[in-house]
Amino acid sequence: MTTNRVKLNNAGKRFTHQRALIMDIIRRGQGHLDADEIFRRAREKESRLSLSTVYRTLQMMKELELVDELHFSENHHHYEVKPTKEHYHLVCLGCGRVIEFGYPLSRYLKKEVPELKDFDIDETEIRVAGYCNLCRRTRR
Amino acid sequence: MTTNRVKLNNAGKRFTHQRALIMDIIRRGQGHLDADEIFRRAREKESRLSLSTVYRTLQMMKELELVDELHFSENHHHYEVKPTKEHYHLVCLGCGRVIEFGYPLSRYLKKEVPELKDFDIDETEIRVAGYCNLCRRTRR
DNA sequence: TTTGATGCAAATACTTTGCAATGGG
DNA sequence: CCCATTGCAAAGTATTTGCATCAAA
Repeated sequence: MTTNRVKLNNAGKRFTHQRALIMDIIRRGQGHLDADEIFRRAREKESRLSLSTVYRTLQMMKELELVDELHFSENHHHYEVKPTKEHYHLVCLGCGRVIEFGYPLSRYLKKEVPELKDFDIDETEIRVAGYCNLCRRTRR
Repeated sequence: MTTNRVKLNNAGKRFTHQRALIMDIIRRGQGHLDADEIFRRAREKESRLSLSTVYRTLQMMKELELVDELHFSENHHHYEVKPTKEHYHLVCLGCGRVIEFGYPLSRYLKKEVPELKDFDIDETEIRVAGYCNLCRRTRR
């Protein structure tokens, strides 16, 4: 809320009500909304808001590191407010549910994997796909 | 080569020269080509080959598990022949280079992460983004 | 010969951009 | 007031689909 306003202002950006609305939707969305879904939800409140504003806001929030863009096996992305702790995703190929799990992995990787020794890690994305315990029974 | 022919035939698919060519390009591409690049390379040999054939072939190869589709931070995907051993990707945000590393992680995750206990893992994708040792010096 | 695969063109999905109008600081 | 931001429409990029023709088995 107010912290976002400060972050934007510090970056010479304005805290418009469109931006406030979009951020709020992403926050409530528990991190699993795509651009179009964010747009549809925003329109319920602000019927004149445009899809370009959604895309432009997402772009900006990525740059300011306020949100993360997640890359699932689709032709579009999903967004979530940047979490403070490390967390990753489990995608069920049966029902599409996304289960989030927190686990401190990047320190482990850095230590274990030789290729990572000389690498300055910015972010780690892990996506485990498979079938959840509900779907595995009814599979196929 | 011949093994692919057998796999296709078993699935009731035909081993066309377009498919052979596309598979060959993906194999040579060391796993870091997108659909359009595959198309451009294929056209050098088969000038009448169409982009839809590339997409249709990629789709089919994914289903037959002959290739993997990789999801980087872009609006399109990259493809590689399905590796037999576990391996993951390091993407340099400076030069765009993709460094591949092999590491047996899924057994470890399965054991360590409670959310994975009840989950039937199909595939694990890890993407570590950051700066390689060449780029980290000249960064910004 | 049969039917799955291809090329082409057109359709769809997702994202970005130009520009005049608007509104936050 | 100024200039970043917006809405709208149009363009750009990525992918899919319908259909007549072609070719693998």
